[in-house]
Amino acid sequence: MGTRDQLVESTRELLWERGYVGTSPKAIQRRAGAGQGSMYHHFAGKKDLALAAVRRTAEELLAAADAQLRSPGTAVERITAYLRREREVLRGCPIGRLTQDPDIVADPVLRAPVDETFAHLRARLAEVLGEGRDAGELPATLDPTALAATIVAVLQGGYVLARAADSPEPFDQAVSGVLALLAAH
Amino acid sequence: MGTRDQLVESTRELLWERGYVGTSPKAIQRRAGAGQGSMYHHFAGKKDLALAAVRRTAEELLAAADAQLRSPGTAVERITAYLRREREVLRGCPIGRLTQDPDIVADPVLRAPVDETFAHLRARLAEVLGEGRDAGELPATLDPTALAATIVAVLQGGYVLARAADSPEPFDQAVSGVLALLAAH
DNA sequence: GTCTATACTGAGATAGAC
DNA sequence: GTCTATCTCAGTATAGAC
Repeated sequence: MGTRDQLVESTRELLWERGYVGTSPKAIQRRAGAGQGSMYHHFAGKKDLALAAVRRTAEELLAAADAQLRSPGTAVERITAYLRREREVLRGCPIGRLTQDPDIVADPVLRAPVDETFAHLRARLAEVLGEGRDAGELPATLDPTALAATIVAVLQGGYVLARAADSPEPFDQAVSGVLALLAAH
Repeated sequence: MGTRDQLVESTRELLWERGYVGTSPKAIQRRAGAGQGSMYHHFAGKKDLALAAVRRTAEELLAAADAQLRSPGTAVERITAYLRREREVLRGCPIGRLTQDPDIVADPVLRAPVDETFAHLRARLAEVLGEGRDAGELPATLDPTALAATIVAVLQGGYVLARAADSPEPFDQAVSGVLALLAAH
């Protein structure tokens, strides 16, 4: 892995752990084992580096979600698998956490990959829910778009509750709660 | 309002807007119209001031939620009113956003009020759900604890989605989705 | 490509005068 | 109680040597 990639990887980690405001160029360099000159040679500055890092993280997250939601099974099975998959709950969501970063949200360029990630995720979930409804597995009155937003929100809010409690428990409860409602249709 | 209160109010605003890491003593002083000496006279430092601010915000949030959830009406009515009440969605939750602050989560003293707020909120919601279940309004199989976590998560996650999209729409959809599931019991 | 030097501002706090 | 001075270190970047 080249120095450039080391810088991007270190930035990804730090953005996840400390957010944009809490991440300094110096800290990135330290973690990447690169010097000032090296960083400013490869990137225009902190923002430029963050953009590369966020894009990469967003890509990975979507690829994983897509694979999971497209695996075989009924709609409810696929959604259950997605919600219940192994997660490092206490670390939170590397993309969702960026929405609390004023400098990210205020900048259209930095916010764009975050926005697209959730838009894509909701669309994919709505697709699955629509399939379930059309197959008669879910009630015909169900609104796939709204419910897709609910499901993503349960995940994102679950992370918030888990971090507040310093325990994965409320995350698991939130997921159980929505799945119970879904199963009872 | 004394200088001390001005400092706490300014800190509350800044914590909401920029988080703990993104809020500096100097910025607080500027906003409060107070000098260095004044701030360090009333508070031991940034952390001490933040603690006072977070406690105050937590108190207010809980008082408002309690009042709403204890107002007259069926369980579903009260929960609907709570979820649908007027919110400044794009500003996010002043308590929930703190869970993304590494320095808050890492410090037991600073995290405590955040933890307690959500614990209290979930307990209150579970109470309401339990009443609805006992009254036959909601199915007997319903798990109040899990569903309470789900509802709080939908709110917190709704804020995340709204800020990502720079629009309240996904928040409203997430709320609609969970209410639809609840109404269909 | 990477290093060192330099610059300037702000973070966070202490000290002592008023 | 509040003000100003001062301190040390970090944030963010540019310049130019190697």
